[in-house]
Amino acid sequence: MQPFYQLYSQLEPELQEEIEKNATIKTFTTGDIIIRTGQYVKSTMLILEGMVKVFRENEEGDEFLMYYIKPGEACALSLVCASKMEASKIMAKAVEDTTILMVPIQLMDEWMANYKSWYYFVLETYRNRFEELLVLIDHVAFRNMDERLQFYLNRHSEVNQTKKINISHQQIADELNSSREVISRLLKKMEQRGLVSLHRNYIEML
Amino acid sequence: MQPFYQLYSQLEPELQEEIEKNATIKTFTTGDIIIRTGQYVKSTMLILEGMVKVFRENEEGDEFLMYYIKPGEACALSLVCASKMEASKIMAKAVEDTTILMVPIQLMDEWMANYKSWYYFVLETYRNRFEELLVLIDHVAFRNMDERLQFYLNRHSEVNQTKKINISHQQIADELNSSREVISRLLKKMEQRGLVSLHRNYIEML
DNA sequence: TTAAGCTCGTAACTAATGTCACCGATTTAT
DNA sequence: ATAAATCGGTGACATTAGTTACGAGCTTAA
Repeated sequence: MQPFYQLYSQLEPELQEEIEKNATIKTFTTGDIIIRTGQYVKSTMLILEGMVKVFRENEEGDEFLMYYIKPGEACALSLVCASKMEASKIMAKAVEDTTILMVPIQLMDEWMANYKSWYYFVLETYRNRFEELLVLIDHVAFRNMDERLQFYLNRHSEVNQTKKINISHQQIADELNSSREVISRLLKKMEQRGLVSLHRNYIEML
Repeated sequence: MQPFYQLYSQLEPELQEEIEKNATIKTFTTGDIIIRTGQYVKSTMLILEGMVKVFRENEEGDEFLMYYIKPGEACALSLVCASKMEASKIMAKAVEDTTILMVPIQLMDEWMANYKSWYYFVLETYRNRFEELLVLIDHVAFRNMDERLQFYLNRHSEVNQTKKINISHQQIADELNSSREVISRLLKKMEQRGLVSLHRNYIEML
């Protein structure tokens, strides 16, 4: 695991000390739900290791994938929700064994005033998530399912640094809010066009 | 027009003075484009009067409505983009005659450090837009066009405080990224269910 | 080892949405 | 005044996506 000071090197040393002094470390194993929709957010979360997927849920419990959070990044929504002690509007799941620094929210305001690097970090986190949401909106607004599927696979491949995507058609369908049959059909077409090769429980990007 | 200090009463008086001293006022008439996609953002914008619609555009120039900005609110994206002198990722249009305070971005950092109310204002603006985007994503991800249309009409009605919506079917179709015929069809159904009454160039909510 | 439960393929059908063609009515520009 | 453009209604059809149904192979747990 990369050490904290290296992952968050943009934070000034005094702030890094502050964080290490006040934060607690939580670990999650693959599949664990880190925060549920509606749960109260009491901490800001900084990812140290692993990988987190962030979902938006509807009333029926369908899970729509929004974005990934990687080591060195913070959960933008934990930054907002935490500052107001609000209920989480999203659900976050560990997709690998994941280590997270939990920072009590009371410190956020203080740091914001005293550490310029914290303020920049928070703004930058917001900015990045905001832009990711814009791209996501583009896709659901302007694209058909075949393009969205390709985007999904590419992103998965990039984020996990591998051409081999270990995932079932069912799970893809859930995260794109489609159905298994539709995804299988589209994947088959992609295979015929030579874009992927399909196997049980994994897809290979070509 | 409500005076500045009343619209932005959450900002501390010293900051209000700073703003009034440094800002320039720009006026736009109905239909004017306030900022185009790709244009460089050099100022933060605070709405004083009127109404602004914010769109996301695709390569073909289709315009997808994201949200409204009302007096007393700031453009969240002008806050982010401006801080980095980046190209705008959205297009904003005046839907009424609109007056906007333009604040040079150099001052943002300074204010952020010196005025707690500014920092809260920026964070709050982000938070609100973020949540609006989440709701928007819910709609395009989980809802069919009929529900999205109803949401569109309700929001329009609320934002403009009127049951009479002056808009053509074509424009609704554009902003929902659908087609005129589909919208006409769905509106007809809504009329048959007694939800609206249709007229040339306006729709009445019942 | 046997049953249950995933996983994926596929065909047939339905539903939702988009497209094309055409119409008459109204408004706007010249 | 006349032509051009906008507006909306509508039927026919195409495309995309979702649903139902079923089968066959693999994995897991009792």
